Amino acid sequence: MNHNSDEPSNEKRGPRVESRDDLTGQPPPSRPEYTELAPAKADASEEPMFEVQGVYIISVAARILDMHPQTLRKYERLGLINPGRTIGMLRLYSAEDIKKVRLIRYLSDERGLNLAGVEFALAAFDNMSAIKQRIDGRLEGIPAAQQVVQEEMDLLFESLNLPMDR
Amino acid sequence: MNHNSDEPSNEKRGPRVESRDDLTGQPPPSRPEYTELAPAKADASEEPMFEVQGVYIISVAARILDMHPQTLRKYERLGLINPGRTIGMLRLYSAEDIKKVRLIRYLSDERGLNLAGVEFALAAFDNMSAIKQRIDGRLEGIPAAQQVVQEEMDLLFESLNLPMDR
DNA sequence: TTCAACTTGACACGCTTCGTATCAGACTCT
DNA sequence: AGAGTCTGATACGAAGCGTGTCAAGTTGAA
Repeated sequence: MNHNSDEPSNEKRGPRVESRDDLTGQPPPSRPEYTELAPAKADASEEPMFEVQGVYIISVAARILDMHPQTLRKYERLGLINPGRTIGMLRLYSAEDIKKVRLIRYLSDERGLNLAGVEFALAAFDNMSAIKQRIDGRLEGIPAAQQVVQEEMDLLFESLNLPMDR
Repeated sequence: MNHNSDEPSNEKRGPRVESRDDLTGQPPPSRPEYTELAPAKADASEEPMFEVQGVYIISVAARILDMHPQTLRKYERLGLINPGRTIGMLRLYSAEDIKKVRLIRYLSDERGLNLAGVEFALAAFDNMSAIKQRIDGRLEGIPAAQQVVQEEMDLLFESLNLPMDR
């Protein structure tokens, strides 16, 4: 009694594909860039242009994270994550995506934030990172000042108590 | 049928008292410093040492904010606000406290954060303010760098989209 | 070409959180 | 004297969250 099983059941090495990490925040509607299936097992007739780390379809990602696939879909619908897609629109989770989901889960489970709070926290974190970069760039000729900002911004990140490892 | 009315019912100018704004984050347990009652209506026999802006007891603060007194008590119990006290332990809400509650309400009602998220956001905001000050201090002799940091940090605050007016 | 696994969209369930409300018993302060 | 506040407890409806399920269609490895 579960003919369309969402549940992960058998191992399946995810097809490696698609660049990711543009962070333009555009919504789901179709972003096919480049796709190729048949990953590590095949006779590797052509080398990938870029080293592609792990990329997983949703069932594998869910099992790696020990989370329900529907939860991952909900996170994406809310704009919290933005996994890549095959040309056929299958979700592809990179190592970066996996890390981000773990951060979301930490904020939610350990810190008790709801998803609106997670959204706020992620945005704040991204903005802090961006501003830090901008300042560093504008302070190009003043290494002493760069040093100060570097140190203090690191302090700021630490003050958030986020697990950046994982 | 409401003999211990929490509900605000009659006007009462709050007694002016107590410094506030230490921000040491110490929990409620007794912090009696100086108290004096009978505020504006009396014949003002002695001048206050410092100009004291509005300070309100909980029923008045609740009416100003159009919120339930129990909600304000809950915010305090969770460490979100830290109103002053009379020697008799009555809560005293300063204009700063009122503003902070309005910020909490905005994050909660408009942005949808739960109180754990509000706590995170307030802490992040405070840390950002503190770091900004620290950087400015350490960049004392380099006004050009101070300028850059000032601008970029302001950008960072703006990116949070918090209503700093009110 | 087969068929398990995926897609979107919808609905519902227990559980938890939040704001509010109420009660009791003690204390504060006009 | 007495209205108002204090702490602490309990309870309620509404909403959010993770999960689960269904339907109908699509994808992609073998």
